[in-house]
Amino acid sequence: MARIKIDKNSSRKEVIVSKAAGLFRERGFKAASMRDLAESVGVEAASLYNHIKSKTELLHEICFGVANRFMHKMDEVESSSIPAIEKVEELIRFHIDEMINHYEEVYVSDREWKHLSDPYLSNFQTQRRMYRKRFAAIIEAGIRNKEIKNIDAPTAVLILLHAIGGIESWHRSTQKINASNLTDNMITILVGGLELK
Amino acid sequence: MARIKIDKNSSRKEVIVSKAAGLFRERGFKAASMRDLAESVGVEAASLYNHIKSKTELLHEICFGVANRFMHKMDEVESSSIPAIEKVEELIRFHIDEMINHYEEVYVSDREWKHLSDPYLSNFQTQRRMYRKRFAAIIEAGIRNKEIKNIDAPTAVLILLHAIGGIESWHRSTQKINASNLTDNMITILVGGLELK
DNA sequence: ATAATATACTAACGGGTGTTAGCAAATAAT
DNA sequence: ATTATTTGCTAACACCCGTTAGTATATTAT
Repeated sequence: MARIKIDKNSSRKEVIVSKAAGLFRERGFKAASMRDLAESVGVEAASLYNHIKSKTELLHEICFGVANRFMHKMDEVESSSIPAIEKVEELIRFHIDEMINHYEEVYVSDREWKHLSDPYLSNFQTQRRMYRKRFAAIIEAGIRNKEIKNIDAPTAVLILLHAIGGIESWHRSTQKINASNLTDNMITILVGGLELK
Repeated sequence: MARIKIDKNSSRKEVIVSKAAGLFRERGFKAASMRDLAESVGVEAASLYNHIKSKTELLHEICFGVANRFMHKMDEVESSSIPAIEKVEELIRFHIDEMINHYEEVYVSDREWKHLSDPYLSNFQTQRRMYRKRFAAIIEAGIRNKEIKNIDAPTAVLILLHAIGGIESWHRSTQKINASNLTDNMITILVGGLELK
């Protein structure tokens, strides 16, 4: 009888969520079936329901797990007393880091949150909107302090966040430059584009 | 008997493709059903098949329509004799313009091409890879001419293209700045990030 | 007016979906 | 060793999917 293998620090549910993230990333939430997931976990589809409530719950777990990490970082950065441009850089570095090290989850959270259902959906959207507002506020502070070019802050945020999403392509490319080189290049372009010199 | 309404310059098939783009953008290719599409066109699902071969064909039409426009523009820009940094700016402007004026199609082509099936899938991927290579080559030329910072060109391309994808968020936001302001801001940040001053 | 074509309809198909019920086996607790 | 709990299995459900066959009704061409 097949059994889901676990290591000491992760429950069976966590194993399933992790495998689900990989599958949702690869095929999209709708196209990835519970039977696919079961196979990738090494068990029959029905058995998954001993550990999870529904397919959607898997998406909740993934999306809010990611969202919480970003919110946490935002709290930390916001309350630190460094120049605005450095706050921006630290946030960008965190985004890049997350995208590199928790690729599947972050990607899914970014692209598949539409398939959440209420009340989770509106909850997620609100959190996302809040995050961007706070990010924009930092940029606006930087503009007032003449650290950052006089640009539309929400537009800047939107560019930054989506640009970082581009790491997806890096992940799949065959000739990758290494992660720290990638980070440096991104910082150069993005922070360089904002900075008022 | 319901009938698909057409204006002089668009066939019934084109009406369907256009509605499909809207639906695919909104819900994703897999989640949008032919019955949904039929309703949005104002007809029964089966009737669609008098005009199209399959659901996938709709995705072909959308993806390759977009891809061809970009390839065309690349041909034009490549063969013009202006500085590299200006070529980059022109391409960026074209991307922004396309994203603003053909939102649904471009968005779908960007995010849903995974659901194409071979031989279209590999065809599309190849075209995409080619496009990026040519874009990177322009940037590399700019680096050699000291117009552009010494950065990894493929990384720069990846950032640019994804950053422009961010216009998606602009489209959906309630408080939009106007399109030409948006373009100027994006150019400032992106071209400013590349330029060697 | 008649014939030919284009378009839409109803009904149904085979197949895939998420999920549940009921039972068996493995593990943990007593 | 016995009991309780966790985990997995088979079988099946109701539902939605893309698509086709066959037929009726508009539109266009003769």
